[in-house]
Amino acid sequence: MTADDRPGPGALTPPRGTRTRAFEEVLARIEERIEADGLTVGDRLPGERRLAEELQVGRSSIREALRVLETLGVVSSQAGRGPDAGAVLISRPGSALTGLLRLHLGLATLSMREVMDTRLMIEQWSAGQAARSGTGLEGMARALAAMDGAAGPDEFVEHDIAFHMAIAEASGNRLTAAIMQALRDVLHRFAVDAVVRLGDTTALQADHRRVYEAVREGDADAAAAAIAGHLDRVYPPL
Amino acid sequence: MTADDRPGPGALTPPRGTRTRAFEEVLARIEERIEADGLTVGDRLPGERRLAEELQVGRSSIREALRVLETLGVVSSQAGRGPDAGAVLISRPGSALTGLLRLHLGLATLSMREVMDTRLMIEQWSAGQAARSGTGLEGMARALAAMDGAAGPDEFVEHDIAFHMAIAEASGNRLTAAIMQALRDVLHRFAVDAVVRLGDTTALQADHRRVYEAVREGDADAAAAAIAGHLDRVYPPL
DNA sequence: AGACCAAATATGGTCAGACCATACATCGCC
DNA sequence: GGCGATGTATGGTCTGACCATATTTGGTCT
Repeated sequence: MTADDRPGPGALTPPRGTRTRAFEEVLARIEERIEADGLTVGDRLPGERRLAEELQVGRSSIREALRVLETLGVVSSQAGRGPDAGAVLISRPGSALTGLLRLHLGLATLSMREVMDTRLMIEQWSAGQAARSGTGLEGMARALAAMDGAAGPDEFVEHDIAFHMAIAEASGNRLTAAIMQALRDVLHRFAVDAVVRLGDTTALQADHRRVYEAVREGDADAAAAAIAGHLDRVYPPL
Repeated sequence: MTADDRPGPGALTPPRGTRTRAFEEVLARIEERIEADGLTVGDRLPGERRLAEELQVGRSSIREALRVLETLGVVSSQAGRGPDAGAVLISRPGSALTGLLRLHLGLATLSMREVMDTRLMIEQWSAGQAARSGTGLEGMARALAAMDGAAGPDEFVEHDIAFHMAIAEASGNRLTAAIMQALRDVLHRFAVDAVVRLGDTTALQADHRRVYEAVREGDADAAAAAIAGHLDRVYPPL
């Protein structure tokens, strides 16, 4: 019993039973720094070599920590030199969520049904919020027009996403909007297939217009019902 | 801006500039392998040195990819030897979401209000699902009893979390349950402070029992209303 | 003076190799 | 057969080197 020199538990989210790794310590320190210095989107972190020296760890540990932050959509790294180079703080929670969903779907620890149900929940709620606040109508109308002029399924779906994202953003909640974006990203292929299968988009557009009108008239219940009907039409097997 | 929908190798975080880094290629290959071999939770990935040789990249690139997968809650690395060693596939989406929320709150790109509203949305929806299916009552009852016997605010909140998670899990949707868990993790300190501030937990327990009764009677609307009232009592400033 | 091109430089990206810490596997002694 | 010493495979970490890229700098030509 000579090896009793375990460093105490310090990290914010200590892994179960594992010793605190260097990159986790780095993560905690960077998080402290963000909090303490009040850093926000657009600010830069010191370079990797500089951080390694300051925190007394190898550069590889710094890089692993930055990779985590990049995965979580909080930093973006750019090589080169100048004001735009280095690790810049960003805010892109959506891409992180997209990866999360895709991987868990791949592992079969999440089903398409669950994804679709979540989408229905968020979209109904968002539409209700939009109906009450009366926001987002402009973006929805623009997307509606673009869908009318779409050349093919891919283009139609592109603007369809814009329509539904306009609803999500009209809720004024960046978290639900980010989750919605991830859900749509994951469902993208599904959406294209659905449009191709239906062949005709007039029914879809009628659904969209029903949603739009309900939001415009401030009728949250009607908006929720219209969305439920729409999703049921597009994804009947689920 | 959002039309950068280039599938490519299926990278998780699209590089801001151009080139795909080695670890992103590794990520894509591991993802392919999971899909192709039908790997699921519990299965192991090859060792880091082995993967490096197979994919013709340095070990550090392998490690960065594994760090990403670990961040997303799909692998867990363990040193040593034997069946439990190496990178094992897991499914822990909640912890990934917790980190995501905490960092974005730190960056002020997300507000407590948005977090609370999202929680209200999910919890109302989950309670509705639970009321319709009649599941989760046992876990809720157990948590209720435990809260009655709680010694202090910390212990009370611990079982309070169990109560609300029982609702979230009763929905049968692992995605909303995972999001709910992350939201609760982030709100933990808030919850303890609220209990301390209120001083008395009888009102909270009355709320909980109202929710429980509504779910037991299959009244989704009453359950949603009870939850709204409860959250409004606990977090009035939001 | 201005425009333009070449070298210097700072930054992330990558690799190879070495070493440590850990925990199971194996073998040999009792 | 039991049990401890040794072997070994695995992740964790550091160092140092080199590559790729983009800005900065400075010199040259017009």
